Amino acid sequence: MAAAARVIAAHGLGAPTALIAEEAGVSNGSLFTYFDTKADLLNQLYLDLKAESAFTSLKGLPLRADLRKQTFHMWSQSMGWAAQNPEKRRALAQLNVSDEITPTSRATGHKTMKPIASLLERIRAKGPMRDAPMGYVVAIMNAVGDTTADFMIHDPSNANKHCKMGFDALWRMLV
Amino acid sequence: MAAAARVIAAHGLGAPTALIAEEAGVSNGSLFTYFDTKADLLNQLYLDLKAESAFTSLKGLPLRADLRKQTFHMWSQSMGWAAQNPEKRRALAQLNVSDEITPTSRATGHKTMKPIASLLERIRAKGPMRDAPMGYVVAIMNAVGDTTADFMIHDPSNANKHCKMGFDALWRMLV
Amino acid sequence: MAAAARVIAAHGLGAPTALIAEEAGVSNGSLFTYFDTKADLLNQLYLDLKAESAFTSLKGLPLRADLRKQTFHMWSQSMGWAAQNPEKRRALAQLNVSDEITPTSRATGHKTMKPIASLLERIRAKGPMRDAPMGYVVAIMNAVGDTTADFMIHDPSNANKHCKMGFDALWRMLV
Amino acid sequence: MAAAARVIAAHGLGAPTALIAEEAGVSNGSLFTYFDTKADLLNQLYLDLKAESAFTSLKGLPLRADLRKQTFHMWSQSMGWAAQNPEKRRALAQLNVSDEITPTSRATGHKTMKPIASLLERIRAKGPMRDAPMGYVVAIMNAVGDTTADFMIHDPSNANKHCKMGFDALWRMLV
DNA sequence: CATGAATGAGGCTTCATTCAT
DNA sequence: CATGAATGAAGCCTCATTCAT
Repeated sequence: MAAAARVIAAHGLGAPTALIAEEAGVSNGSLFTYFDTKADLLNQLYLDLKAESAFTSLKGLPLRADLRKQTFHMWSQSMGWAAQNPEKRRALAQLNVSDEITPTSRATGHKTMKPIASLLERIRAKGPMRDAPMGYVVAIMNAVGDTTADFMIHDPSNANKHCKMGFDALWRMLV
Repeated sequence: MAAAARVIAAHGLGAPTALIAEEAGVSNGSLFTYFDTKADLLNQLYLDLKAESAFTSLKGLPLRADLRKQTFHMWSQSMGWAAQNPEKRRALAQLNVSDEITPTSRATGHKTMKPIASLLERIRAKGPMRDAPMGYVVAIMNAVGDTTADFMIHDPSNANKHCKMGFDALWRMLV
Repeated sequence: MAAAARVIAAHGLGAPTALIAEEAGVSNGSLFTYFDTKADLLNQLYLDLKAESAFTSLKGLPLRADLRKQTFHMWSQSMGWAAQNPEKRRALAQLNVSDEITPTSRATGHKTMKPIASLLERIRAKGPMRDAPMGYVVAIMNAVGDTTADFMIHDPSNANKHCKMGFDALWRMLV
Repeated sequence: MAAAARVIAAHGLGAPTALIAEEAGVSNGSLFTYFDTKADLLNQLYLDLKAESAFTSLKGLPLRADLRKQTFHMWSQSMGWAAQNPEKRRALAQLNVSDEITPTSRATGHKTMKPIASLLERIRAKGPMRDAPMGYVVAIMNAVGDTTADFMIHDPSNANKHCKMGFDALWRMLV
């Protein structure tokens, strides 16, 4: 799974399964005892990464703090994960736009992010985006997050600054 | 070119050249009298779409109006183009993240968007993002734009509402 | 025809007809108003070059001189042609081993060399190779000639020396 | 490898890899698990055949006999190999003039023939060709050898006679 | 369960040849 | 007769997947 992330980050979704197997240190044949299909592998990887990202984002969430603090915590965690796992992030970015990912996986992936969505929901409800569909707000947050992560990875020495900057921009949008 | 956009929108960047040729109503081999390579075709398509999108965005720009009005005009035009050319938009979105696009094409593409960047620059300089790198601001705008366009296409009856909503969100970020 | 020789010398028999046309300064389509087929072009080129080579070899043959002198004249002329027309020679070498050349062409080509063969015949008849088939003697001469020409072209400053050396070797074989 | 020799002998270097695979009794794709490239296959075949030919030529060389006897042994062995492996010989002949064969392969191939060259060297040094470059002498021997082999294969009933005849001719050239 | 050779469908690209202008 | 765009068959090569060991 980790090998797959690395290989996909480096070679894109078209990466040969043989390469993934090699990176994982198993034979190409063995790959298919774990995954029926390349698409299957991709879907599982998608779910894994989505879950890992979501889990990290929520770790240590200060449930009693105000919304801004909670959101900032979530945002920082998320950006931190992305910055420290550039390959996983890159792989996830590719998977997000792939049409190999089934609607089912997509749905499960979204479910994983439920807590984040709930947090966002409470913010949206009383802010200027109260009339926007929830999906839109989530999508915007993801888009801004992706962009921010890109810049953090690209310019690691200013990672923290970028992280803060991204959050402030997001917050201005939301409240 | 238009056929390529349609096919890529429907089948992704991995679409067989044969399919593109068929959609264009020419033979498989003929494609390669126009483009040396599939990558070449992709690069030209990228530049074409980028140019068309940028051109449309700037058409009729009210140069004397205030920044907000100019930006809104640009935004509406851009969203309108996306909404009315969903296939081109989808194709361009795929090309934007493809690694078949050469750095040269990428650079040319960015040059095409110079006027838009300039407009944004004047806004950024005196707003809360004055310390953010210009590239970041542009990237954010694109990200929010892409997301908004997705929703407009997905829910055409509320396209205008989405368009306005996206702009307002963007504007809150910028000023 | 000359263009074909140049292109084939440079790119081998697999050279695209389009390249030959371009080198000849005509359109690719025009080529096929002169030659029905690529194979046809190749056959005509083969005959042309064979004829030119044979003609040059025999030009100014001192019919009254002794056999050695006549043979040396022929040999020098032949080597001189090869050395001064390396592209034609190279093209002819390729054509000689091509299976695009029809038996008919092959036969005609041999006929062109009849006078040379006759000369050789008179030498063979009374020398140590009197029991060898004529075709063998001709083939040997061609083989030695090709090898010699290669060295002359490869090392032009010693062309004359090579020419003489080759002839002497041939002569030792024949008499 | 043997299949490749057969197919190339019959169809030339342009033979489809599919044909070679079929002749070898494996699938089209399997060929490329053994050879990265058609050119790679060709180079390996060249080296194989060159080595086999050289090895056969030197097998049982009577090191204590005089030079003439040694050379005749080598010559007979070589001609025998050619006569008994007409397909391999034909394939090797094609490969010898192909530009798919890399300089590296070419060099390795020549190294294989070193012992033969040494033998020839000792003969050349004191004969009439003492001033000729060694490469030229080797090339001549190959040329005469090829021609002789052709006749042996073409007229098998007189193979031995041709073999002897060719050697005598060669020997007259050398001493 | 692991292996890795074998498979063959399918993709990109080339090129001799045709034909409307 | 010249042109050059169009054609499509054919070639090389890749790769997801299978299966005997």
